[in-house]
Amino acid sequence: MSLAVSLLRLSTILNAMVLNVLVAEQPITNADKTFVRLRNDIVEGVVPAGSKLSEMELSTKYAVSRAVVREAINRLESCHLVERKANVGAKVVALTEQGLNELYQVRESLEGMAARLAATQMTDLEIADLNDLLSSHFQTVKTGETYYQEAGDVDFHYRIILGSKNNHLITMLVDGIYHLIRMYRVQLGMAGPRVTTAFDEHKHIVQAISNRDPELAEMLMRRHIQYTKKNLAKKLES
Amino acid sequence: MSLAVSLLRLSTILNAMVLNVLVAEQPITNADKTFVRLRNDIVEGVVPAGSKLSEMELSTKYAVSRAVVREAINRLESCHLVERKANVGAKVVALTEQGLNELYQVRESLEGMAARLAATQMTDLEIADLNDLLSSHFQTVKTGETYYQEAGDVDFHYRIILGSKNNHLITMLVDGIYHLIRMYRVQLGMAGPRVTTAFDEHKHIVQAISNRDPELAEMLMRRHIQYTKKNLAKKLES
DNA sequence: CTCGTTAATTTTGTCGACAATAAAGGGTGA
DNA sequence: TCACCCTTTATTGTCGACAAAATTAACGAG
Repeated sequence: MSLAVSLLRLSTILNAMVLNVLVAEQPITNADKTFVRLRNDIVEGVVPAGSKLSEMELSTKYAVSRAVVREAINRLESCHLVERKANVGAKVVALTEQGLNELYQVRESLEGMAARLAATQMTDLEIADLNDLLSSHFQTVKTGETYYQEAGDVDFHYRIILGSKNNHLITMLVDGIYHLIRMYRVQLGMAGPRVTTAFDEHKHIVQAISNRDPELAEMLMRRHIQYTKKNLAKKLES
Repeated sequence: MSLAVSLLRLSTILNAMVLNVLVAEQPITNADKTFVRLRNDIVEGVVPAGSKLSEMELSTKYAVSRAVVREAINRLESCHLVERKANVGAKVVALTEQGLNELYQVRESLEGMAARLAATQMTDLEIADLNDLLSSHFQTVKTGETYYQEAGDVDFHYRIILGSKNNHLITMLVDGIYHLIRMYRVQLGMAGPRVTTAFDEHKHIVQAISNRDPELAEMLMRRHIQYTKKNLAKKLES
């Protein structure tokens, strides 16, 4: 038991380290902080979808100059979280059915590729660690704590994306579209019966990766994402 | 004959319009112009791969303020053409074998998807126009003018990408990685025997799209890109 | 002569002010 | 009342100057 616990702790620590290496290179500027804060506010819906972003307003709100707000907004545009028009301003993207469809078409393709690559590129150690993460999720699901499932799911997908070892792919997904995916999930209210079935899907994906079976891993990941999308599409209708 | 010529002209005009709609929404700021100029200089190798970008230097060179240069550099970072480190500066990316592999893995997946979607989403008119473009390329190839082949190839791929009708996909490819692809092509010196075989591959892809055969279109596009990559990889070794 | 430390210089990050553009409001004529 | 034009207002684009950080150079100790 103590071994299992220590493994889980190690897993958590490693995960935090991996995220830090990706997200936070040593020097953090004000623009970085503003970017992250504003991004969170948008994903969480504190700044409503479709609303206009006033540079002056934000600069007073976050107590920084307009220049850093502008840089933050520019980066948000790269994430597809806001849309800018010259001499007009920036608006938070709207959550539409078409947008969801297009986003998930791309996500399915990219994460399918990530799973395929991960099946050949991940080290045995990383795969073992992924199994540990799955076990820790099983504990959580069993005890009925669905609250952290969303974060856990993000963690799971992160591992596989990083496991692809393709820096372009990693950047596109992590810096590119993942926050938009989270935005749909958070604002459409993810919870409910899918968490347990999703766990089974995760398990099968990990098995395919453990067996070094790229084609199966890709197919299972694509289906997993298709299911997720259908689930989201339902919520978007209402 | 006059009909064929007029069709070709129409094709060229339409193509220019499509590009303008994508690239240039009416108001163009100085930041836009600087971004485009600097991007071209990087792609063409005027600013060498791997070199450092000095904000002050560029601001004097392009006769704009540092703020404008900074915005341009930020956008170039989104295109994966430069890499920035806080408090240090921006460097033009280096052209490496690993980078080429990773880039083309992503490109194969995304453009494969584009071809698949285009087979179902393009209108009959757009497909007819694509065939016209192919004919015009045939004329060019037959007369031995390989100079414009690179631009023609870019045109061809653009059409299919736009034909996917998936805005996320379009943005990722056109604004995202396509200039980096061009950078590899230009700086490794694309020309030579592959232009004619590439033409045949283009022809087969268009046939698959005309037959509304998504799976075949994707497979042919993926292979076409694989061939291109092998060709580039050879040049990179020398 | 080499290494480590400190001072000088260069470069990036941040700020507030001004200019240019677009949106909002008021007025006139039909 | 509606449409159009002009004026006013607010917002974004651009600039130069200052602050902070990193790089380079100078210096001295071993």
